[in-house]
Amino acid sequence: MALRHAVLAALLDEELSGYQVTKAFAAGVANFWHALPQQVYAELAKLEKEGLVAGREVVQEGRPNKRVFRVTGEGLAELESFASAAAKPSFLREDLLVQVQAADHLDAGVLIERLTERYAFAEAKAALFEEQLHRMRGGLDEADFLLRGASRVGPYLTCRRGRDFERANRDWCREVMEVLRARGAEGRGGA
Amino acid sequence: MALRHAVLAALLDEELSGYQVTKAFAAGVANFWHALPQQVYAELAKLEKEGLVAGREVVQEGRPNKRVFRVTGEGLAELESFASAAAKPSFLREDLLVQVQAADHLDAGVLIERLTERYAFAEAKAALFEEQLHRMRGGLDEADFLLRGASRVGPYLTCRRGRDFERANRDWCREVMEVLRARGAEGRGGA
DNA sequence: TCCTCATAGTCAAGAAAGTGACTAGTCAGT
DNA sequence: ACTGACTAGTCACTTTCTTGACTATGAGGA
Repeated sequence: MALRHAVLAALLDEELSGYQVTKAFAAGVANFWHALPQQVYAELAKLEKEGLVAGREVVQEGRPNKRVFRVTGEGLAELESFASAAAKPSFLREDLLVQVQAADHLDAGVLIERLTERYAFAEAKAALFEEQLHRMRGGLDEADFLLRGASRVGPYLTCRRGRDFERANRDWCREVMEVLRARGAEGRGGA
Repeated sequence: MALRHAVLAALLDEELSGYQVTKAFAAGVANFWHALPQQVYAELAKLEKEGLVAGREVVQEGRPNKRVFRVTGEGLAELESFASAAAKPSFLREDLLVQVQAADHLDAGVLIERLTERYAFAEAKAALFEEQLHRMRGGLDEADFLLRGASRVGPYLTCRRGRDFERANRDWCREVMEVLRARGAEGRGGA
């Protein structure tokens, strides 16, 4: 029951179509959630049936019509009740962690490949988030924006968490690679 | 197909029973994965049927007997092939992020409660990981342990990631709270 | 004696999430 | 005319995760 709230939260600031929500959640841009189109459409259908969002047909020229959704009063109430219940903390759950856990029994070269890929991915994603943050805060410096900025700070803060998360991933990958390389050199007759 | 590899990785360094694996994965201690007993037992049964782990009955006195498992050669091969395939990067997926995303539309007081809880949880968990790290590296300082330590560095490195993740969560919670409080004061007639 | 806790493990059912394939229209190139 | 990419949305299926209950045994405390 978390995707539904993520969808509601995404619709708070603007009316979006299912397709647009999907885009916002798509790999690379999602700062606070991730889901595939099928899940988003299914959830929107359920939310509409329950009256938490209201859909509206938008006729377009040159491309297919779409249905955009906005959050209703009931939807906002649902979000508030979600926020008043304790949030369950999530765990790190990443393939790469499992692979590094087994590092002492696996080939270091293969692992370093994985770490290199993840490093590049993290770097790229962090840069993307950084850009987004820059756009959001406009001309203002961060402290000013957060204290007195006119626009919504929620999305900014979650985006920051996303950026810092990927930076941490990147730094961890670098360090693990250093350790694996150093131990490899040591084992083959280094210092 | 990641739980199976997590279980294999957990069994690499010692023979464990399903119950012990569950404990290792239990909330609070799991540094690289999390799963409930039912999942662990089911996965172990499947792994044994496929010959990736081998079970052995251990008769105990004063408590129920147990079956402990060790990874077979085939199991290790499975892990190696898992490590040679690209790992899919995971996303942050946490209730609290959704709640903060909606922060501008919700009551700040309620959110601050959630953030306070998460802050305390993160702090406690980071401390736990820190203890574990200390135990693992024994007397050595970190650089020495990582380069020349006799014991396995995989678990140490994943534990470090867990600790840093929770520290980052803690710091983020603190900052979000500061922003919410500052904006609240501003709104009610501050500076 | 009864109660609770820790060890050790299992069954059944359901919600949530993920995968693959597919329709249908428009536009830009080649 | 054909190809590929983008917008917009849907169907069917499977895997994974979570919830709740349940069976045993033994140890320690009120």
